[in-house]
Amino acid sequence: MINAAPDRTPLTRDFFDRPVLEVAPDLLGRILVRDSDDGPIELRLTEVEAYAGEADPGSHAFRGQTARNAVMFGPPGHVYVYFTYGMWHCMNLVCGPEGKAGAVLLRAGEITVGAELARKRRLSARNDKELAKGPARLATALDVDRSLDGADLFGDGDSPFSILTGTPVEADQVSEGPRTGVGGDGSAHPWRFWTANDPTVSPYRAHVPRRRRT
DNA sequence: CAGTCGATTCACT
DNA sequence: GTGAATCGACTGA
Repeated sequence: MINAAPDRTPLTRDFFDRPVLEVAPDLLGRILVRDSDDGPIELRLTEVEAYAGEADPGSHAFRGQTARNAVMFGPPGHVYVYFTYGMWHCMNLVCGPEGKAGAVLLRAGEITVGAELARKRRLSARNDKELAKGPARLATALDVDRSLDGADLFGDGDSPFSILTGTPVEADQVSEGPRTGVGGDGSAHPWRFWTANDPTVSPYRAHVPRRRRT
């Protein structure tokens, strides 16, 4: 079948109640819906990264639970938002059984609904493919900040987010490699997943330790 | 309690 | 390709 309409059936919480490495590639092609007073935005996911809890040196959960990362330790299907570099937010979906602290960073996607609204929030984007090309750009396009930390994808009206089945990417179209910007032991595993040849996927960058300011 | 640095992006050379 | 921006969380003393 060619150009079949995406399946708009909502996923269920069970989808996220699996090991994060199983969920992450399965998210490619799914549709994240972000509702707001300004209107809806829909994003077809094209790039994600898995963060595997307290055993993963690249994860915020590596050193245990804190006020910031508490949502990661909660039930699956919730949104974990963190603030970084003094100016950006990034958005994750919590996976795995409660207590396991797994999460998938949403790194990039294609805006399929609400591009006009996203353009107003992403004035530096040179074209629509850049609207959500990168995790902080994605969060900016969707107007996501720490006030949405902990939001439930299955909150039925209480929540600005939901997620639809979409058109999942075929297994042979799922590419994988090391995570972007993650250094040290955290770069050992190919835990970044993206849709092959998709123009909205962000470029890979190796981790660069910041030099000291004088 | 001061020092360090980040799951990044943008402007500029 | 390089460096600045910018601030909160975390670390270790």
